[in-house]
Amino acid sequence: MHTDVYMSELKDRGYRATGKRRDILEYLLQHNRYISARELIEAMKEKYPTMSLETVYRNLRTMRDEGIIEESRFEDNESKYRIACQTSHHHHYICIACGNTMVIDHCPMPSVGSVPKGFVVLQHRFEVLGYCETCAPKTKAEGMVDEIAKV
Amino acid sequence: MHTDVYMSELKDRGYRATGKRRDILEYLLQHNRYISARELIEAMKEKYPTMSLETVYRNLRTMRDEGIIEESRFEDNESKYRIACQTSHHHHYICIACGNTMVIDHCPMPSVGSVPKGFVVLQHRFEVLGYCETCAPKTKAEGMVDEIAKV
DNA sequence: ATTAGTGCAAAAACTTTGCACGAGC
DNA sequence: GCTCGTGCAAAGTTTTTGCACTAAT
Repeated sequence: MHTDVYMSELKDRGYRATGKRRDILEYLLQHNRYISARELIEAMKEKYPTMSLETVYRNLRTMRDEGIIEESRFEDNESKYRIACQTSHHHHYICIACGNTMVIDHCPMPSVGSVPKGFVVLQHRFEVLGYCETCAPKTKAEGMVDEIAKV
Repeated sequence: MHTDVYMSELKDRGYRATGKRRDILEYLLQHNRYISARELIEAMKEKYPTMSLETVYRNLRTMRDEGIIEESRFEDNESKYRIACQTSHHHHYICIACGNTMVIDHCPMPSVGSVPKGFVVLQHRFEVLGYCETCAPKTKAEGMVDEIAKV
């Protein structure tokens, strides 16, 4: 549904509408959170048993470069991706356990005051990290207090 | 000078005051920016020609876990580190070319409003990314307009 | 038919780990 | 002397790349 809009946008830019690309996109659209390449290939294997991780990476890179998805990194050494929000500009609460995101309807940029002389602003990042309602109890149950302190 | 304070703090916590650890710390203290393990080993090689990258990583991890330095990632796939600011809480303008940082004396947290139900806030990240006064002209000169757009 | 996309294998890049030796306490 | 720190070698992880084949246009 929504996926089609993105796919035709990609087609307009010279990319082809492959099933795998479409399904990666759809998976990202259906899950409102940051997702790793590893999770994606796992999900794709059901439908495409021989699909390779390289294809996932290549498609993620393409879509990131086209501004369709966003890449970020949290506690681990792996990148995670989510659909770039097309709605009005906002930021996210992010669960570092499951990648789940919730909207922060506040942007700090208007309040930062004057930019340093000569500094060219390209981008900004405002993320509030923690555990979501589902993951918070689990971490306590498993005695991950040290983990929490560390992050 | 300042380095000694950190080193004795480390000693208090059971770590040893090795020259290499001290010099990594001093390098970070002298450079007000995000620095990679690669840059650090390069810098250290002058004084310690046989020093290994593993030592750099191990010391960075130790000091990060002790809260002395902060780790972050930007455009590349490598972690960069800087001294954790001990002064009053603030955020940074960060040059994605050289890692240079400048203080943003504004924290968005008081303005975010109510946290989603059950969400446990552990940390927040507010970074304004771009090119500093020194790097901005270079990027233009080299026709890196596409790069700019991409980041 | 042309060219982008894919799987496979391999490599690259970054980071961590096991082990034995050396240095700090 | 005991233990932590270090270098070396090796391995682990994540991500990228070359190449030949397949599939979308």
